[in-house]
Amino acid sequence: MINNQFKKGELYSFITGKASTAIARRLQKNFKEAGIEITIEQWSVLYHLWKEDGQSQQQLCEATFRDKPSITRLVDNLEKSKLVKRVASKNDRRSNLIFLTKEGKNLEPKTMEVANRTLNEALEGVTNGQIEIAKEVLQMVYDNLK
Amino acid sequence: MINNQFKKGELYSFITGKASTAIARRLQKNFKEAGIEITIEQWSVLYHLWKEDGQSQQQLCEATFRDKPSITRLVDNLEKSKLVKRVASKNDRRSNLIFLTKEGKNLEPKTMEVANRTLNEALEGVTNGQIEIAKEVLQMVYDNLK
DNA sequence: ATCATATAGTTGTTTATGCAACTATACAAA
DNA sequence: TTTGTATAGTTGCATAAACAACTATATGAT
Repeated sequence: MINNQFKKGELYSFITGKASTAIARRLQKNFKEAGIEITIEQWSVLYHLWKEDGQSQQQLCEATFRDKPSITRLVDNLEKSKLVKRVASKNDRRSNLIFLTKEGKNLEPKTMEVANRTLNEALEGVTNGQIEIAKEVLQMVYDNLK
Repeated sequence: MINNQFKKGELYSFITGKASTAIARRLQKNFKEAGIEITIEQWSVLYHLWKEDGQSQQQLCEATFRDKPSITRLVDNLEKSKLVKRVASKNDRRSNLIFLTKEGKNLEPKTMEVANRTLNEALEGVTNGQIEIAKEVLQMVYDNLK
């Protein structure tokens, strides 16, 4: 049992994820400055499609840790922006497969460069050892709760 | 300069804050199960008012790391729920001071108990040493970007 | 083959965020 | 006093999340 290790204020900060909010805002700002016209949430979908194109919405739910309505609407907006398109699956007619358009594919290198750069800004002055432990803790939290 | 310490997938997870999303969802679920009818975002405002009542909206912006429109609307909703009330400042007529109602004050013990319990669920199996380092890293990220 | 159940995705509603534009008040310099 | 500027807060708009209710298709048991 863990007790009282969080002083007031620290509990708040840990629960509300001020650090990840700060990263998201900076990433959005850096996208904008680089002329990349997507939201962070849309980026999170594209990120997984760049790794593997043609995933179903359900797969994208699991990959991005979002629910089905969220993915429906993110895909709606990505389709409006002509970055992806829905293709009905031939094996399972309930299922949509999401494919990147040419434009969606073209976005990858610039966007990933900005994401990597943003993370470097975020982690300025943090040692590799500290980062490893932070990653472990965040993974354990995620596994405890997901 | 920090390079390549994030393998694919880990970068995504770090940037998108899956751990803090998981904490927020669990906290919301625990509030609901305890019959506490507020959102996490409303909790984040109440949390700071419990520490110091009668703060201005501007102070709440800084405390909660939210912008002014967000606080305007969170206070709107907290007022609708009769948990706080706006009082025009006598010193500065531009400024609203936000005070807890009796009902808002009554909510504190139960709500903080749930928040602490949720954090314990999240950190099950994580050592105090790991937690200290994770807190340091998150604080450094926040300071680098805020 | 039929029926119950599970799975994939959509839609509606409420709450919240981010950004820009706006009003009102305060304050400081001329 | 007037004028310019900064600060506190609000409003409008687009995007997104959480939850419940819904449709359509698939699958497994009988």
